[in-house]
Amino acid sequence: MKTQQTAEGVARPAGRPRSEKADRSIIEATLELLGEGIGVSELSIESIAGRAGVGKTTIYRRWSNKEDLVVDALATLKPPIPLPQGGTVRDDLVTYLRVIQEESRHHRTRCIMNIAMSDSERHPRLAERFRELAVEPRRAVVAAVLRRGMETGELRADLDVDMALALLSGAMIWSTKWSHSGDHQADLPERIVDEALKGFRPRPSTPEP
Amino acid sequence: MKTQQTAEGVARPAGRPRSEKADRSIIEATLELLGEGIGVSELSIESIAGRAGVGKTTIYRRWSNKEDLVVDALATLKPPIPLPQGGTVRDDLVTYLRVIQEESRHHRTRCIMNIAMSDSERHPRLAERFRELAVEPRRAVVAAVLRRGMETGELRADLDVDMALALLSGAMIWSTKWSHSGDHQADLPERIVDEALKGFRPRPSTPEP
Amino acid sequence: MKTQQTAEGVARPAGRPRSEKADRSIIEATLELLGEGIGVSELSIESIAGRAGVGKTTIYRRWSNKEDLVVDALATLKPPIPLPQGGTVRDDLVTYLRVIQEESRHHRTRCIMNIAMSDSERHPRLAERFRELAVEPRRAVVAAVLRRGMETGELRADLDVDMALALLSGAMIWSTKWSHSGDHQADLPERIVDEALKGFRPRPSTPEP
Amino acid sequence: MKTQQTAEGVARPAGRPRSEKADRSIIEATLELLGEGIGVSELSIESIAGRAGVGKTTIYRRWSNKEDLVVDALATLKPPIPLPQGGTVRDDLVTYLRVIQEESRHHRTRCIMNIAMSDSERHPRLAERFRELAVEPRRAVVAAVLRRGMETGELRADLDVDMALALLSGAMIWSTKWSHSGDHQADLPERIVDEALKGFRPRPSTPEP
DNA sequence: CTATAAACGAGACGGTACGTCCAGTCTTGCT
DNA sequence: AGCAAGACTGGACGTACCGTCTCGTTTATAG
Repeated sequence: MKTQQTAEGVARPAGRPRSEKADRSIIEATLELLGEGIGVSELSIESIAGRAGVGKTTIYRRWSNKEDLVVDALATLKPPIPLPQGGTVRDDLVTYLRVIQEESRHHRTRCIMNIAMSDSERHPRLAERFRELAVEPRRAVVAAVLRRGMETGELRADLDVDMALALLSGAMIWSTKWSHSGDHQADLPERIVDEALKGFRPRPSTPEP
Repeated sequence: MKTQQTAEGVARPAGRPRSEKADRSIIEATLELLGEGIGVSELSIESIAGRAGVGKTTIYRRWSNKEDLVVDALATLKPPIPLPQGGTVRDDLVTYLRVIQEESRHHRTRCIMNIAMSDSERHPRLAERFRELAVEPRRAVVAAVLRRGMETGELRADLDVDMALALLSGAMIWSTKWSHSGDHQADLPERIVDEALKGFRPRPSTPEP
Repeated sequence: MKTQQTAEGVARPAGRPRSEKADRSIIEATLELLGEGIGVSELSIESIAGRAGVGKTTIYRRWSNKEDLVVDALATLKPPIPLPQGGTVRDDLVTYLRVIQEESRHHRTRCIMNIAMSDSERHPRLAERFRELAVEPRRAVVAAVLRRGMETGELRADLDVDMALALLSGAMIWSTKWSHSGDHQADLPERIVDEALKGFRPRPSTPEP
Repeated sequence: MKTQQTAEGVARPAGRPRSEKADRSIIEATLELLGEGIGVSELSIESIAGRAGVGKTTIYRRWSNKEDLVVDALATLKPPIPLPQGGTVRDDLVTYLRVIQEESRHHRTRCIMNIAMSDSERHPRLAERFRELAVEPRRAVVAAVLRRGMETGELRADLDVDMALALLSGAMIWSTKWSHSGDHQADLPERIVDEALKGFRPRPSTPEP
């Protein structure tokens, strides 16, 4: 007989149950090291075990490889700043971009960005997990904002929501990564949103509303 | 006496000159391995030396670390498709994005993208080098296209060139990386350019020119 | 109250009594593994527990260390061939040595010899136990044979019994271990006994009785 | 081309030659640890490497297993006291046994005895090496003494030399290991030799020569 | 008929050592 | 002086057991 029956009627495996404390300290150590700038490839199980005050076995018992561990560690990071919304579409978009910008400036969140941006071909599970955790929720929020704008007439009725999102987010990331000056540009979100809203083409001589 | 005098009168160091063959085979081996999906972190000097048929010392003599070697290896890869230009601004932009898209679909070029996208905090020299090699030349070319459009009136006269470039390139990369469907979307460049050209806001009832 | 009263009037501790079945299967598993050529140092508690179908705790509850367990396991092995006696002293001594020789040729008994011969400084309890179990009983038997010979005049009246025993047993073990040819020498016991009986010195020209 | 030619015309393998210093410090560390009472089974490569200030690889490069290393370590220990000889046969034999006795009382030499006595089935190479190093040389020396005695008439002309050696050496080791009192018996060598010389049988009433 | 109490199997715990692999350095004799 | 070869120290890998520690279950007597 390999399982036991608890009072609640929930079967559970024989033997000493796995320690939640160990779980937590392993995840925490992983995030700490990641946050200190250690990359996924440089991250060593041994250092995690040491930092967590845990035997290597305890890690290997739970995760068969480093990626799975990192994935689970990321999963514990909730989207830290859910988008506040309610203003004009422009304001909401600017706020959204500012959140991205801030995330890439603060410690732990930047490390996550780095992981996410890291070679997704070698760490496919990781990339997939990151999409679920970080990309999709935001996409949903911004898509809602954009659709609201389309209904109110603030935005074109035939706007391609996915494309708009790609333009905004992509421009933000690209600028942060590749703009001439590596230094912080406080008004970047506004500039991106305004440029995207206007489009590239000249408007016929019609005053903006 | 540490230098010798060649017939051409050019001073050069004493002793056996460095073998150009070794140089080439090291670079070639590096690119091969990178092209096989090995990442910068996983790339081992030992494997390069083995592949190149060269002693490890010979590599360390030339480059003090792996990054510098990868940088130089990348430098030998010329921008493979210089942007053909001359059509309408829209066509040129679509062509530009298509080049990016193609690069991320073919072997060797995709590996470079991956390197470029890789954690630029841990490999700062690499990122910098990539900017010089791949980003800046393209930025220059597209900037020229955009400025031409501004002169001809095809684009707004007050267009923010850097921002436009960020919007286009960023959207392309973002879509490739994070769009729902991982599969190829042939019309992505057109859709991005058109959406960016139009802007998000509705136009007053004015027929497009 | 911590003890219980059995019908036989023997006090015994409260709670579930220790399982004799577990006792037996642990000892049996230990002897099996030892008999398979596993040495004391290589013998792992985990493998014993596995073989015995028992938790490690059940072993550690009974024996605080591996040595104590091996000692108890050895204790269950009775001296397998008590010396048959009754012939001439020479015959009895030859028979005794033949028993030693046979023991070092058969499976389970050889493994015990090996254990006994193993580094007795690191396993002192084990060596002590082995003396009690295996050495002393035999010494007693052979001492009786020798004393009988001294009484009947077959042996010198001033023979040093301990020394004689050391000479005979020591020579047997030494020969088995270090003789030129590792192969079996069927007449070894006879040769040892005869040589020991005669002594090294030449006899004056007196015919043997 | 895998070898190089030295001035002396001796071919030698390409690459950096193995460090003799490392060789020596590994052997020395091994003997130190063994001398501290660590047994062959308990001896860990890691501790040897640490003590020797050497990487584990450097050990594994030279010896594929622990036994081979211990064998080579033992090989560096010369027979510490070559038998002095020249007195009567009895005196020489007593001296020989005293050397054995002393060796089992002093530090480094006792550890060698222990190794030699250790389970020779699990460490067969080790036992074989010990025979070559320690057993055979002594056998030769004592055999010479015995043969001298046979020529001078001090010993029986038909003495079985191997058997005599087994009786003497075996009795010494047996007594040291299994005699009642573990304590030192200073006159053990004399007692053994005298008992062996006399033989067990009573002599006819003939005065000793 | 319960309560108490210890032993039971299972297996997770923090560790140590294993033998392998590679990093980056050093040391040969040859070119 | 550069070169290929290969040994050097060092450190992480993933595995096997160590001896200890929970778990829920089982098996006894004591009340």
